[in-house]
Amino acid sequence: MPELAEVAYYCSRWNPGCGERILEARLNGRIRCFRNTEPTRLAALLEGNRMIDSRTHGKRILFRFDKRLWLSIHLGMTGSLSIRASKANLKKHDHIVLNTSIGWLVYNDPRQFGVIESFEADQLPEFWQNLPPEPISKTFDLRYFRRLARRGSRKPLKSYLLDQTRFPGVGNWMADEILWQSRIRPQRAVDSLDDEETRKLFQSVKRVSRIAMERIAPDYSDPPKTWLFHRRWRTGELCPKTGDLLKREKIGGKTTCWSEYWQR
DNA sequence: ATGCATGTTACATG
DNA sequence: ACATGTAACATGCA
Repeated sequence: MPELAEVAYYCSRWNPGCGERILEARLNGRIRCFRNTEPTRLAALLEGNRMIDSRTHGKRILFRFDKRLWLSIHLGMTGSLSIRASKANLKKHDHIVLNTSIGWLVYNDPRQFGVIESFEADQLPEFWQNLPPEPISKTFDLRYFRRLARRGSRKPLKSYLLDQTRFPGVGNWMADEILWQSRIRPQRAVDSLDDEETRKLFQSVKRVSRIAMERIAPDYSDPPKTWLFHRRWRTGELCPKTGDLLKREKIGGKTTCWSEYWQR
């Protein structure tokens, strides 16, 4: 599920744990999520450590602990963060469970496509030191956007928008929303856009990211009712603008939804 | 039962 | 080497 704003939402769900000491850490080390980190060692490092800070960038989350420890989480397809009141509430796929005085911080992930990594250092882990601008940031302006587009790519815009080095945080539904709002078909290539289309695409990237953050990040509210978002999940739904049947097809391996007459 | 899922990447192909 | 496409990962749901 998690794209830009959902990731920010889940990150914030652990906020009450900020400043808390980890009394006990239970990590399910047999799952795929621990691809690059040794879970036994991480559990030992977490215990007695205090969470002091959290941040997100695109789809990544980073928690800082006070004794040379960083915990990095990518939620994959089905990862989520929450706090459970007691261990009686623990569920089957709760793979990380951190006991604190305010409750159990939980990472849950049924499909285990998420990635958990830890870093033992005083300074920021390398990935976080030189980040590309997020679409919501001020430095992500039209000039920057044009520069991204100039590195010509002939792959469909749908796939282009999912490139996390260019559009950190943009996922499948956001890409469809951005293209629908800019009235451009997902099959088009960056190369084929004229100046006006480039500007419209830029504006939609900014707008969809900003409004998603405003609506979803604080409490997981739905995006505006007028958005494609509410119509793109199953076949048979109609375009909110034209009333025509929406198209659904795989592009670049991802299910894509668009409105044939609305988008050119 | 079958097909599909909001993410990423290793591998295949041209 | 480069650019793009596909299969695979593990589980749950319609």
